[in-house]
Amino acid sequence: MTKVRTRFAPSPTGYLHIGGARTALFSWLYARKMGGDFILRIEDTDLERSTQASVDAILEAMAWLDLHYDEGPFYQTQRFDRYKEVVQQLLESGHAYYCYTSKDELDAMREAQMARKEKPRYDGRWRDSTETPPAGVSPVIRFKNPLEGVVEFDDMVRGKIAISNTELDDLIIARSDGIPTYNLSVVVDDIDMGITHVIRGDDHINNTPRQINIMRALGHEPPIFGHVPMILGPDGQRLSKRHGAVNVMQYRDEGYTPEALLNYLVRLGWSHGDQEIFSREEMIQLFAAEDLNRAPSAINPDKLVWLNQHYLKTLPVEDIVKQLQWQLESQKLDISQGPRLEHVVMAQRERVHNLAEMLSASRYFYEPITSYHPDAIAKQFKPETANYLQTVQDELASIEHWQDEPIHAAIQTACEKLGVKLGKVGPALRVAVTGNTSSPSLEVTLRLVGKERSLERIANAIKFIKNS
RNA sequence: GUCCCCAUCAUCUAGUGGCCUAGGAUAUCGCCCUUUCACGGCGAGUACUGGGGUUCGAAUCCCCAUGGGGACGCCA
Repeated sequence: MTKVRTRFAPSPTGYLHIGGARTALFSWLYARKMGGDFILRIEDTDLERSTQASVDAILEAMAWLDLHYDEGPFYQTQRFDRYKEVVQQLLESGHAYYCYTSKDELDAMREAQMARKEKPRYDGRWRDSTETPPAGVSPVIRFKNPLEGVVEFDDMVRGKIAISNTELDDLIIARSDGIPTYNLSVVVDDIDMGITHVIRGDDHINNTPRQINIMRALGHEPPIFGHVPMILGPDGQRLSKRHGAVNVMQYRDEGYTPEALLNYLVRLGWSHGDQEIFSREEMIQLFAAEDLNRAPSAINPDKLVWLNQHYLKTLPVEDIVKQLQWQLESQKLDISQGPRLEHVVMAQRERVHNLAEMLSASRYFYEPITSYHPDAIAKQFKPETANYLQTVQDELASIEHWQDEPIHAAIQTACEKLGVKLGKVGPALRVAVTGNTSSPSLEVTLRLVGKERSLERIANAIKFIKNS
């Protein structure tokens, strides 16, 4: 049995979007599962729209998701000689021909066909023409598609698909400037790179019979195709910028872990019974093309958030600390004057939705409090609060080992001395130390803020209350 | 318009002719836990697009309709 070889072949005309990432993931999973190779190929034959910035963005996203490729990235722009050679071969074998039809003529042709309610397509006027070519026109080269018969293929996810050759026209395989087009370069590359399984978006279904015809004209049998449905926006419409994050890297910026995004993506169009949580290893182990769905699926941001929380709660603390580095720089938070990040992660991992929030909700561990939350002042800072805080401060001040237990005990003792419930003192203490109404449990919060700073902040709060 | 593909809760999905008075997850709503915010636990509501067949029996098979998506480029 030949080794499985899959490929992901994005065109660098923009960042890697969420749909592309999922296609890449499925392709990668299949190769891993089958012990095969995964190849990255950059389809940059559109010189007008391809940019180096897009190539970099795609590579960065692949790296962030850690979808490792065994070969590549290959660039089609570096293989022009090879494509030209194949086009020449097709010309010589009578499978291709020069076409001198201008763009204006083509437009007119399409319009007329649409008016007649026909499927717009090239009419093959130069296919067998013996006419003298018009002077000064640089021709394109078209593939001589079979006139009759049916192209059949057995799709990995959809089963048998058959398209009649009469539906297909003679597509352009080389532009008038000699640069090959997508359908040609894909075929040549898939042959040369020994691709056995092409997993791609179902927007390519219509291209498949054309590519199969070209392959056969070249004397090769086509690979196995698997067309996965597209991803829709939350409203069921085609995914676009107005649907929020479509750029994979934006998810990193917003504080999602790659583990969560991958887990979310793998469950979009694929399932393994009722299982929701998949580690990378499990995905590889359990992935099967039969379990791929045929229907398009709408993206559901809430579920991604849930998964992200799950990974925040369960990933090793060191991993989260590592991922926090990017946020640290982005949020310009200096952590040199505060608790170790590990401790903050442990304190916050169960109460935030993402990495960005984990840091933004932790600033008071590192930075002075500049103001109290307005609602908090109204609700928690009453005249008698000053007295409560004073008692708490006295108890806290006498603590020798600034740890959870003693801190907790000190707060309890203060309450007893005051003869009030913790509910009277706790919230105010929290506001005093964090400036906010929510934080980890009091003892953890105070521990992380530190003894000296805690006492100082309580003193400031007492002053604030007395002056207001 | 023509061709191709698709169709189970709001969303992601399980389901491959009887186990389905349709299961799980997210979200929502209750209740419990609780010093805040969360976590967690328990529970509730919500779906087989419609119509014809096939069959003793259809969410599951076939046909039609409807709806959605895609393709129809000297883009990929």
